[in-house]
Amino acid sequence: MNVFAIVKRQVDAAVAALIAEGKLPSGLDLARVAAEPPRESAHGDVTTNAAMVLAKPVGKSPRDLALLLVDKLKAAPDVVDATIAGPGFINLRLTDRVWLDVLRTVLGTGTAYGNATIGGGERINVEYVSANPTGPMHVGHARGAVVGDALARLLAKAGFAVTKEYYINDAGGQVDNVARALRMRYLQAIGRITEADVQGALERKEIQYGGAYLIPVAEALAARDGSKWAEVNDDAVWIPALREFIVAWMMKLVKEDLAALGVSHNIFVSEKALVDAGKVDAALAFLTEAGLTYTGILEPPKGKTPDDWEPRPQLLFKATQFGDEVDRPLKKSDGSWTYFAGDIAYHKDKVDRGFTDLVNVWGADHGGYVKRVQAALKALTAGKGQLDVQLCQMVRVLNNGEPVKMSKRAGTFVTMRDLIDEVGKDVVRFIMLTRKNDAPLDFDYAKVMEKSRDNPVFYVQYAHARGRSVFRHAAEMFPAADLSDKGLASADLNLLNDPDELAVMRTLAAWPRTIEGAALAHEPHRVAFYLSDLAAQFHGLWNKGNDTVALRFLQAENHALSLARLALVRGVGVVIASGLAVFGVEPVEEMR
RNA sequence: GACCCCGUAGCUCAACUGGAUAGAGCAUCAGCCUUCUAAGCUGAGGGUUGCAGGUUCGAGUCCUGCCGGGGUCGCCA
Repeated sequence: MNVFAIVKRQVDAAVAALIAEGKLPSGLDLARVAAEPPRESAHGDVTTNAAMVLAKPVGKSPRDLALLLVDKLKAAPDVVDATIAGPGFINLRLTDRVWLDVLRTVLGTGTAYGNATIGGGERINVEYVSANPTGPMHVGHARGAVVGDALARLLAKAGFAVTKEYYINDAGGQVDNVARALRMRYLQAIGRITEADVQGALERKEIQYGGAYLIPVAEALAARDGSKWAEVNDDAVWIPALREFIVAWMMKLVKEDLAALGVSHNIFVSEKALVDAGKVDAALAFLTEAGLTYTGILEPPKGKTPDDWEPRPQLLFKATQFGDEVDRPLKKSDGSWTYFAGDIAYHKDKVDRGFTDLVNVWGADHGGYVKRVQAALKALTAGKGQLDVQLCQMVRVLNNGEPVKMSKRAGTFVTMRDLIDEVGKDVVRFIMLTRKNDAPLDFDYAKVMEKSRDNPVFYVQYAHARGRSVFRHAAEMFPAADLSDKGLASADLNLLNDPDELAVMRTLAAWPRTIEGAALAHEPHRVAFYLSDLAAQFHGLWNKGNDTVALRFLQAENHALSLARLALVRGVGVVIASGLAVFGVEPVEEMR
């Protein structure tokens, strides 16, 4: 039940009736007609822009058209009043019964309340994390993981058939580099070289990865294979072997870290598997057949020519035909594929698996890469495929305002594990969703654990816990009462006539459209703001009870009123739980 | 030099994809309070939405140009 969707249909019906009466021309486009909560609650319960949007196509002034519509809308079910305001808004007031019905619906549907059908069961692919298997995941990955996972849950709640996907970059030069670094640590593990040798190699940039996290990997390799790799000097032999070892190890760690964060993917796609299966060649052949590749020489970037720049002919993709700035290279000068070539094959693979609606969650440092992948997808799907890229900005980790730079484990950056160990997965998840992903985020260990109004995790969880507390008291006060959702739904809700109580129900009524809006915009953070609003309203009711005994939820001498208010308390709890479920956060029963 | 993101109250951020008088919290100021779970409550002040144009019934939101901050820029992924 979505009150605003129902009103929208009533508005559409009013327009249709006027058309049938010959007062309006037929064939009007109602797509831009909206039924929304007004910004000011004093303006009514629902507002529609119909008169303003349709004024021009029907050739009437907004006010004249509004007069016609108001006439019809006043007769619509549950409409108490319809008035014209401002430049042509039509404000509707609905009967209280509508809001009581909303509450009954919440109690009847539980946390499934808010589930929407706008997705229509359409398949959508959300790819996120996709961290290189070269080291432990850091805070940036944590943000991407949480944003992607919450977005996937949000889309599922909105009725999409979601596939959560992770792309393993296990084929490029970086995994070879980490294999080289592993060999150094391995030689150290079997006593051939010292720590100083490893550090020296790092300083001379002979290896790029040297973190202590490689030591246990090297020891495990030594335990399995003894000293055999010390004797093998043919790169073509030992690199693939060590690479395979480190990738398997790191992916195991990645999956463990993600599990600790409550994140799980449906499918992991290996870049190397795509390469080995010939899919890069096939994808590029596809583009070449379509006449979209050529060999050419790129201009150096203006204003910043690399020192070692020299013009070279390269195989290029005609990205400019699809909105990119320049054509993009597919082959390196040594003849091997670029990362982009592999990514084209990967996105073609997604398309071949039946996806046309794609979302990728990336770090903001990949922003310059968005257009070319979108261009490639258009080329691969004749324009049918849609790729939305959500870029996550930096996370600054702080403790009481002081930057936290060093990880306990990795030494150079704060790892995902550090975060989880410090504050717990639910706090990490919630806080990561309190900003839109393209805005930088401060993550302050002290602040996110603070028990205060300022801390949205605490504030929302506390509202839920307070609600549960009321129920524990209620069970003692009314031992014989049926406090189940079903029992509460049959309480006499007409007793809920306090304006603040009705205001809470209006907020509950806005939950389904919050889900729809957030899902369509791919913006899970909106749920966090909704939950904070709902929690604030609930705490407001609570505080009024502190001041005025008659406004407390539980009235020992008034069974019926207590049950009605318990229904409302429960309704708030259900919607908070429904929202936290989108975030993958557990609602708490009590706070101690 | 080019491209992408950001710029809203002293601070941290909203604003439901173009709607009405731009909203919260913190901080400040003025009162109140000791609890159905304590981690408080009520009210007040605070704005040329970086600047300048444009589009239209209507712009924080869309377009153009500046200013400021961040990111990226063939053979990394």
